[in-house]
Amino acid sequence: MRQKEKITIYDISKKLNISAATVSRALNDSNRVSPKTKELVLKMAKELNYQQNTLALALKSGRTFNVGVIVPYINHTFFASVIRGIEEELTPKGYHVIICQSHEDVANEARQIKTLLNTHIDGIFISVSKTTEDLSHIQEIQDDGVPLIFFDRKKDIRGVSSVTINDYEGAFMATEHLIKQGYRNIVHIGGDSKLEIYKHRYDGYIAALREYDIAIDNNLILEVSSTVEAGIEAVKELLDKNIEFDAFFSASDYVALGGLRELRSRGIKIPEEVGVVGFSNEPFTKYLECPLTSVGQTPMLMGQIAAQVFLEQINDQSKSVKVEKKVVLMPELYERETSSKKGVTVNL
Amino acid sequence: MRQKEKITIYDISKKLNISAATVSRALNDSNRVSPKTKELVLKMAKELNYQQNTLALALKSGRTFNVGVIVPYINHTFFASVIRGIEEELTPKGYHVIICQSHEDVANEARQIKTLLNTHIDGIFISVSKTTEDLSHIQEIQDDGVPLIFFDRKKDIRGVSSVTINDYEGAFMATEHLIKQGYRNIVHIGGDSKLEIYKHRYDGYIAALREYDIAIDNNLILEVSSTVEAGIEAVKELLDKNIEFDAFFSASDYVALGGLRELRSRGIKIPEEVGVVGFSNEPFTKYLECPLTSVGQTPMLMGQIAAQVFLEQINDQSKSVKVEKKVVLMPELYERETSSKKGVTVNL
DNA sequence: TATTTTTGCGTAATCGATTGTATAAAAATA
DNA sequence: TATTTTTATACAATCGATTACGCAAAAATA
Repeated sequence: MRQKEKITIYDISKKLNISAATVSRALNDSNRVSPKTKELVLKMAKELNYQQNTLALALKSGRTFNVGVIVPYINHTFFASVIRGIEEELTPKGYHVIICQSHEDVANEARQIKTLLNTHIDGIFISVSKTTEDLSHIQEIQDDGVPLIFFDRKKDIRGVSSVTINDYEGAFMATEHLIKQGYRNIVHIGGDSKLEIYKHRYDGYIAALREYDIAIDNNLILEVSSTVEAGIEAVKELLDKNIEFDAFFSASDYVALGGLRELRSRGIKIPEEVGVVGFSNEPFTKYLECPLTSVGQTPMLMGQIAAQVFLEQINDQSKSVKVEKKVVLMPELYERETSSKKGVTVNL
Repeated sequence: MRQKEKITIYDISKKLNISAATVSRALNDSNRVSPKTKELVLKMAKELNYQQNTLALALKSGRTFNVGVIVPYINHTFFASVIRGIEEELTPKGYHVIICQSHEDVANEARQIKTLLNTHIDGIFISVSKTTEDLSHIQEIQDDGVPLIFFDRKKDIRGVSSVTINDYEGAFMATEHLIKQGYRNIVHIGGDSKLEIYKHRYDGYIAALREYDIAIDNNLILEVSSTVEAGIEAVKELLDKNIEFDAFFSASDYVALGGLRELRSRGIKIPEEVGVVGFSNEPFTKYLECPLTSVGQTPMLMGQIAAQVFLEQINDQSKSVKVEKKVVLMPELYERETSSKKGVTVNL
């Protein structure tokens, strides 16, 4: 029950003894209204504190100036930063960002999409959940003709744009860095290879080993979910099985954190005995007692570019041209203490 | 440009040769429609895959089934969890949650509120920013007659409900715990006392010292912003000024983390030489090499209760009864290693 | 001055769903 | 059978803004 009843264009039109159509035209700065009338309307609008009713506008125009962003978790700094990037780009253009979480569950993801479509958003940005295999809910976005943009975690769908980082290069850099530091038995703790990103990180790791003629040992390759607990378990398993290794490259900072914890609890020295590199450059990496080397993904930039691609798409859409844009960003390696073998100089 | 043009009640009415009004009534299960017609309509609606246009409904009814949540940062686990709590309670009732960030900036906060009100949400949940002193933007929510609920960080406004935790008790528990562990020169690193929560935490700290007859030393009381960097600076200052202390209770986990870092970099042993307790129980606290004792705030529960209060308010509103509900939750102390003075048994 | 063009504004339809009122048909009652 | 009541449905207004179309007055042109 709104108390201050809202002012409409009819209120303005009555006050000025003109039609609502003219008021609407005046407010939209149409050239079919005399400057004098325009001025009167604008003045009255200000006086009555007129606010355009976005619902009525949306109903008429079909545009809500709302966009939806779906991420697995909002409290992962990576995703939070991408969202910030999108916001920064879109807010000045009058858009509002509706943030949704899938909690890595495809059913949630589908539900969120349904609600978003039902709310008539103007576009959807999505980083798919790990459990997303069936794509019918994503197909629905397409069917509805709603602009869709993947970021970071994408699926290959014809005609859909995406902004990702070069995970292959990131992993290659990380692994190469460990090699150059003198580590040789390098473990890779990857994520669910059903997700492209983890597949690419795995590929980058393999490529780096090949490049430096290091044999690939399947005992050193693990696939776990991206949690601290999984990291603890993974390293526990390696140690319990007496598998020899002197470094690990994890596809997740959280897993790396778990791994570090387990190593430390067994008294294993980092980076002297085991070197560690993570992925994502979460803020906590630099605040650890022994700061974690990690691959950074420029998430803000990813968000900004995703937003730009969306805006282009909106325009092209009205021209009924279909563009599919695939932007791939370069990651950066942040070298910290977990990988700097002290006193060791390596020439390759 | 939606491709699959949307089915409306008019499409259904045409197909069945009945009026749109009847279709609407049938879909809303009105008893003014014969069971036979109802069945026909429902069948046809399913067949055509009819989806109610929420915009039209919202325009007519004035209800959007959207609520807004404004937090300083979405990537603080505390706020992310509150949001999750709100979602869990409201999603089953058909509501959609629009998440906004103020980034601790009152200007952003005001802008977000403006957009939310303009989007005709059904209610606003807010945890105010640190820089919020002037309340005119919040007053606007009131003026518009939109249900408003504060959580965690509230302002005292007549007629506005809130869900908070007992920060006083939390701080008291934390300080008492340090005292019982045998620490005596306990520093308090608080946050901006313009925010109630930090004021209350300060009060709790003072009360605990009084309770145990420990003199209050203003040199041991600092006020800083809630960042890791500020924590580093604060402890640096204490040490550089040669101020003697054997523990600190921080009103923020991030500040505590910074403090820990600085202590460690100077070779000061934790918890033997200095004990530390933080506030918020952020997940990283338990993954530190030396896990951080912290006060937990049951954020999920806070969100759920806030949502319940909102739902009650919606109902009461239609009965035009004004209720102001102030819910205060009890915090819990999570004792970890940064405060367990080993080998010391204290009897008080 | 007569005709054409331009300008400014009003009328009414539209977006999709809801709902008060009217009305015809069916059922119940006298 | 005549009258009243009930039931099922249609009509039309409404929410607030936009816009195609039309018309009159003013301006430009012949």
